[in-house]
Amino acid sequence: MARRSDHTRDEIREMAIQAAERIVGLEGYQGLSARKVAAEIGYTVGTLYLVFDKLEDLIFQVNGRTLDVLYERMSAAMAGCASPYDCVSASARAYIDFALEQPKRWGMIYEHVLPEGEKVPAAYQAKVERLFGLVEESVKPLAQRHPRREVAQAARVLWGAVHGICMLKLTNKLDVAGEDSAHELVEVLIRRFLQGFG
Amino acid sequence: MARRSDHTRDEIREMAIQAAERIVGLEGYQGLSARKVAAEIGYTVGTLYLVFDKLEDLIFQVNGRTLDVLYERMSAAMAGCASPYDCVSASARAYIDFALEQPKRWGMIYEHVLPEGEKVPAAYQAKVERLFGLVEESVKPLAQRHPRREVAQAARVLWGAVHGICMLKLTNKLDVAGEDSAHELVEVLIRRFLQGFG
DNA sequence: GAACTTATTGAACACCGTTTATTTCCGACA
DNA sequence: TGTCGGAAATAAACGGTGTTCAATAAGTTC
Repeated sequence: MARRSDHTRDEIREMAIQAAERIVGLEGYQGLSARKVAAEIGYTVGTLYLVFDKLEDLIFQVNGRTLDVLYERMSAAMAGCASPYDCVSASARAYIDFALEQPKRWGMIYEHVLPEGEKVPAAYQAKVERLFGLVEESVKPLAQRHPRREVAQAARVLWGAVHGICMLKLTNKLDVAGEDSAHELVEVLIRRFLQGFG
Repeated sequence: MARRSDHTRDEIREMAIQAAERIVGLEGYQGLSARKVAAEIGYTVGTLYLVFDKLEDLIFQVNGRTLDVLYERMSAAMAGCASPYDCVSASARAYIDFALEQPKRWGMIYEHVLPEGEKVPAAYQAKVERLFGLVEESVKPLAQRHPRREVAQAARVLWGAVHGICMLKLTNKLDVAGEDSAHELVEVLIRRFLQGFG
């Protein structure tokens, strides 16, 4: 039943990525499997391995797209922001909004851990860095009053901290006693952290 | 080959938990499997299911013990600390030290995500809260000068932020441009966040 | 020593990622 | 137009996973 030119390799790739995104959106990372993706696009597992070296490659494609969306959302939210505080705050809000909107897709970014010896693909790493670059740009104006190194540190701290609060909140690990939204907590973090800095 | 009373149920449980800890310590969460644990303690999978309802239960046992160790390490590190800053700083250091020392065991705490409908066991949740309580206690002195709500928020923000920085650092997602240790970054976070607070 | 009870096993089930021999189709050439 | 080579797609296999369960073997009781 080999259908030689129903779809090109690239088309199959694209179909597979979209199917994977759909599955992850509904069932989460745990629900993703090669056979499920293959069935959804009307091919068999073998075909999937003709187009991806490993399932890991497909996962990186899906996560890469999530990073792309995050980048677009965050940079859009930062358009026209005036101060480092405003910029960081706006981008953090956009980040959290996406995480709340599509928790499964967002969650897959950190749920997926690559096995022992493997390396993160360069293209994926670039997307991560591009995203982090937004935060770095935001705090750059502070460089006038502070050593470059401290400003770079601040960006890393903010990035990590926002991520951590968001993650604990999304996985319900911060509901110990009281109800603060991820937005509130991150807002407090950014305000307190940046006050007295610039 | 049924050996009726070689070990009691509790003994088998204990052996299984320790075997699982050993496996996770060496191969990480990914390397853990029911059959591997069973083989390591000289029983078959079936026996494991006589003692644990699901593999999930064993995982929670292992993670629970990790939380216990973290609690001991952190509270020991806080012994005799004077200011909120000192206490939070000391406990964060202990937290990071453990994560660096046993990255596989620490990593399993967040790598394991419980499937869709399931609930976190109460005993496990209690351990999480006990750990978070250390941070809460540390910042409590600030309550003299700030509303209770703000102090509670501060504890959550610090806890999430430390976790996030630690996680990104341990999974090499913060090595974008520059070399700051998790210790340094967390130190910056706590200092900046608490300065002007108390 | 036989009967009962139960801890333990081994095999089964349905899934997983991955590989491979085989089939089936398409395009090109005679 | 017919055939043949090459490649696309498949089906089946391999070794693994979590989980269940009938069968077995050992200890206890009579």
